[in-house]
Amino acid sequence: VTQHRLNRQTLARLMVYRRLLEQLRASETDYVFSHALGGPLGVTAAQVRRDVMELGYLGNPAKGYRVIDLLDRMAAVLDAAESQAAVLVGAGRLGSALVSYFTNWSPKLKIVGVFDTDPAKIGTEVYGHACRKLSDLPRVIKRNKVDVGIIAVPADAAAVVKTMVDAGVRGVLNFAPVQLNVPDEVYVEQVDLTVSIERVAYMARSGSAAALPGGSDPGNPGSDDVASSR
Amino acid sequence: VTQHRLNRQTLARLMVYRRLLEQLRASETDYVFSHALGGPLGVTAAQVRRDVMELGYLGNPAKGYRVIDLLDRMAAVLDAAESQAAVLVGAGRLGSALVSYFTNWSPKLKIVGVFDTDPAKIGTEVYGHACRKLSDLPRVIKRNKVDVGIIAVPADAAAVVKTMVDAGVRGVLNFAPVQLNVPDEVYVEQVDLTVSIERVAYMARSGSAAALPGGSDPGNPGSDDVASSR
DNA sequence: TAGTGTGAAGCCATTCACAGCG
DNA sequence: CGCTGTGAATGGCTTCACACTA
Repeated sequence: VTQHRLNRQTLARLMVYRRLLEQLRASETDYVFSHALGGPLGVTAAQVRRDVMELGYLGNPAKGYRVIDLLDRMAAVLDAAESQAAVLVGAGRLGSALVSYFTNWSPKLKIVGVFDTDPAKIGTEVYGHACRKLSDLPRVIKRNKVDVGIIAVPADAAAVVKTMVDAGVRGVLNFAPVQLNVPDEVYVEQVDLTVSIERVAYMARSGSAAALPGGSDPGNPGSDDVASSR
Repeated sequence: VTQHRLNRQTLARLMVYRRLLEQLRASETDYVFSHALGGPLGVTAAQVRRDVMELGYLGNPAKGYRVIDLLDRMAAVLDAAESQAAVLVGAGRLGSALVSYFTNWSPKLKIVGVFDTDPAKIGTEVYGHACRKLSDLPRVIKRNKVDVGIIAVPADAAAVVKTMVDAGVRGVLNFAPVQLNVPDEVYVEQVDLTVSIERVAYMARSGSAAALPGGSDPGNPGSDDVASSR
């Protein structure tokens, strides 16, 4: 609806700001200055101002940003008008943990189906969701108008993404360490734990510096972050 | 040792190339061209050449890159001379899944300790590792010369990072959705599942484009990616 | 003739710096 | 006076382009 076309990293930072803003609201703080908002998150004040500007919200030079108004604006821009539905494929260790992690995480995103190919898992309960067989996937996606898919299967099974996309999924969170081949209009966010751990191991030897959320970069490369070391 | 000081995204891409190279080696392919290496991964040929150049490896205009030689060079630059040790704090659902994910993942990185504060968990087995109490953490880190720490606890418990760093950890993989405060020489790789899922949900509505691994950006913001949509 | 190696150009995200305002 | 809003400058990664080579 309100298509602001924010880029990956701005988006990630805004979400991080929001977490802090919610704490501020809970502690009844009315206003924040850009440096107070960015500092604890490892973001410069200039960056915060630029990001808020992208949001289309205006602060007050004397008082800073009004917490509740900024939160409202973020909700309007970042959140879906109605709740979105998601499906998760792969009820292994990681998949199950993700189901429990995302279930009830936010009322804005609901997992409506958990799938696996393993006959031993089908029919069992995974943190409140019945594990179903893969052949039900297209039907569940269409019936619930699912537009988010989570892939938590081994690399050699990541081809399920095609089934998802054909059935209508527009965004995929992929934990399988492979490049997914999807049409340009489908967004893929890769979370590659293999790369992450190897990178930490490498950096623990060589250098310093830090990073934040897990995203990617311009156009397609990888992911991006939000804050720094400090 | 061989400090090439590669940046986050180059590093991520190299690791992704390596996976493909290993498949090529398995299928007894001797040489690859830059476009054949990058194409399936959503990376341009120019980018591949640039990255390989950073590695200090030279290809052959007629045949491309020799698979085994490039893999050797990568091992020399990316891998630790000896195996590195890691500890994981937080034996909840996500933490346990990570233990099983990383155990035996690579001989180059071994989890030598799993910790939690929950008395009910202490003493139990977590995929082959005994869960210990937090007070043992410094001793285990020092004794095993651990330099990688994995944090899989709720945000309000992420302060354990200080204990890790004080005991000698130089790199941290943080799954807690908060900014860690660490000295500049300690590297933090943030994997923020909250941001990732929210970003997918947002993009599933708005745009397209894709991303790869999960890292951060220049200096400190967040994370970066490796490949694109396609 | 096709592919590598690489200086130079291009592109963006971040940072600077300063006008404007309360 | 300090902070916001923002055009302009910076800086770094990516892409272009082309000399070079087999």
